[in-house]
Amino acid sequence: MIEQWPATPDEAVALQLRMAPLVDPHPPAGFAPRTAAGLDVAYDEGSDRLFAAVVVLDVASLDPVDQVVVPGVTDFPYVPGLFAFRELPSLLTALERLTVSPDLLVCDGQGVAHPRRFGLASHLGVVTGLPSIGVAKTPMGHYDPPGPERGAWSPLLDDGEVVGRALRTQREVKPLFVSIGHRVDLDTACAQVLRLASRYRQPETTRRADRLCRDALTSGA
DNA sequence: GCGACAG
DNA sequence: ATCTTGTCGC
Repeated sequence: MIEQWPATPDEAVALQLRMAPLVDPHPPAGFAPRTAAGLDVAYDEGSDRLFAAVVVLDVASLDPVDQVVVPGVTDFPYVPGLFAFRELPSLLTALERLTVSPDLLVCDGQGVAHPRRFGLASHLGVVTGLPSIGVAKTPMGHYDPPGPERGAWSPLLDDGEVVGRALRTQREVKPLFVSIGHRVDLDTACAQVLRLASRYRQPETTRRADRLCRDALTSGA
């Protein structure tokens, strides 16, 4: 469906190496997202079935303007570094069914803070052409703890490069790991995450999407 | 060779 | 990701 979908981990790695150069680290001129989409997947343990959800929020009010949840399956096993190949197909299906095109994708996982600089957020961004950012709960890289205040951050390093930031979204709460996905810069990415994570550790986009696919799994599977 | 390793 | 009880705090 998408360009030659990989059948093996080796092919998946090769695809990432070919696509990584397509990441655009610059935001569109005058970029000021009015809507942001949260994406997440919930798995049915023991089977390969899942539900993928996308929720679009108005950035100013945090009110939902559209949402989609679809059932799906996954071929790939979970392999660190190849996580995107588990969720990408189903997430793309959900995105296609939106009635609005979000200005920004907020993904559950890494963007360029990845061994080959091409995590889920970058992959989704490049394939859709939409600006995207990665927000992970666990880092792929090293960092020194940022200060305790909301908004404090420290660089996330991998192989001697700054690939993202450890960003504290709530006082005294474990930081999130933000990296650019596609067509955004790191400052903008962090500013958006802080705006969306006004009350909890995770951005409201992620929380909404998480609830949507989890509820679908609980009731309809 | 061994450890690390998003969800 | 998912399995789980109690517990601390506003």
